[in-house]
Amino acid sequence: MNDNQIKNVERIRKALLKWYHLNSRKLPWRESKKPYDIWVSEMMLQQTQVNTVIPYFYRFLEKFPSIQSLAASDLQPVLKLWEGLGYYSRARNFHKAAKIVVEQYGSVIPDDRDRFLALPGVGEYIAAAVLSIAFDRPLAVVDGNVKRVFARLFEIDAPVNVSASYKIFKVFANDLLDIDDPGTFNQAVMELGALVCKPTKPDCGICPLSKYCQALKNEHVEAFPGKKKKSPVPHYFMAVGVIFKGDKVLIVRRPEEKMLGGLWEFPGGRLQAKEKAENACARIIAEKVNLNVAIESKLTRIQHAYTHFKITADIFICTLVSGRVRRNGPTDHQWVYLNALEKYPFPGSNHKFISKLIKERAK
DNA sequence: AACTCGGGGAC
DNA sequence: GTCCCAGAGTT
Repeated sequence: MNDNQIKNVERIRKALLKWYHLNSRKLPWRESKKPYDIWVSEMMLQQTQVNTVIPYFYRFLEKFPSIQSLAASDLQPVLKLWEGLGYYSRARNFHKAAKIVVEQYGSVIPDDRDRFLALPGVGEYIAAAVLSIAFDRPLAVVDGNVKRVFARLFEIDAPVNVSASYKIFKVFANDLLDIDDPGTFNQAVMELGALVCKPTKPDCGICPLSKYCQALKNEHVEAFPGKKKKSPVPHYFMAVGVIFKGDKVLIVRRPEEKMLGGLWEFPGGRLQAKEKAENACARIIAEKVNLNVAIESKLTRIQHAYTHFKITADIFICTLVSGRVRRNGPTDHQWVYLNALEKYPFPGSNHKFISKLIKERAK
């Protein structure tokens, strides 16, 4: 920062905090100062918008109101509460961290940076957020909002989606941080980014920092922050089988350490080159669960987008011809009635056809 | 430093 | 359709 910017620091702080006190949203986790509650909210909020998190936050705290209750649970109920929220490693890591806090720290969440940061699922952002909000520690958060606000305010041209840029934004965040009330300051910057200094069509007309904003002064606010372009994602075709044995269907559990780890799904996989989906379905089921099945009909086709690829999947109704389940890949399996499916956590892609499956079968 | 990991809201 | 979201862990 140059001298002029340093001179403005105190005025920027004051204007931001005043705006925050008048305009901040009333959010459920702002009603609490319990470290556990704050931690739950921050785990859910990473890469996830506020309005998406709110109902999950209420349900999670109702079922697991304390770190002891979370640590005492099996993983499956935790994943069930996380179902649909995505990035399931957050739930797995939080569950692991809760066990560590209970077993190693007497159920008291550590309030120093090094020990808290060492817990699974806790990175620099979560550590700064929880410790500043719950324990008033002077640690500045650097998230997507913070990078966008400061990139515009000071015309920082480091691309926000490149890891090396992090430490550049961190310097600005720490210089601006209000050490008398770091938790409120951190939330104020993020709130400004969410409500005013938005990615597109920022409301500079009502921004409390407009007169300090370098990018606005130079009339190119939306040119900031800079971003590195990402390559397009591949598109895969898949086949999935709903295998009936009487009135029960086969579901399998995914390995915990991988994508969608610990969740349940109907067995499926990718088509080989020029392979027909029906043939792929039978082949994949033979490979993964060692069953010989007959394809009865096509239930539906679904599209789904993940972060790094997209899929088109054909879902087939199958009947068991012969064989007993021998798993090659899945870590567990169950034959279940359709009305029991709701007890298991499934990925979003499976929910795109489960409702249709239940509806068709009820006819 | 780049890649992996979800799902949905806003446009 | 695209972009982005109160990011962390792995390689």
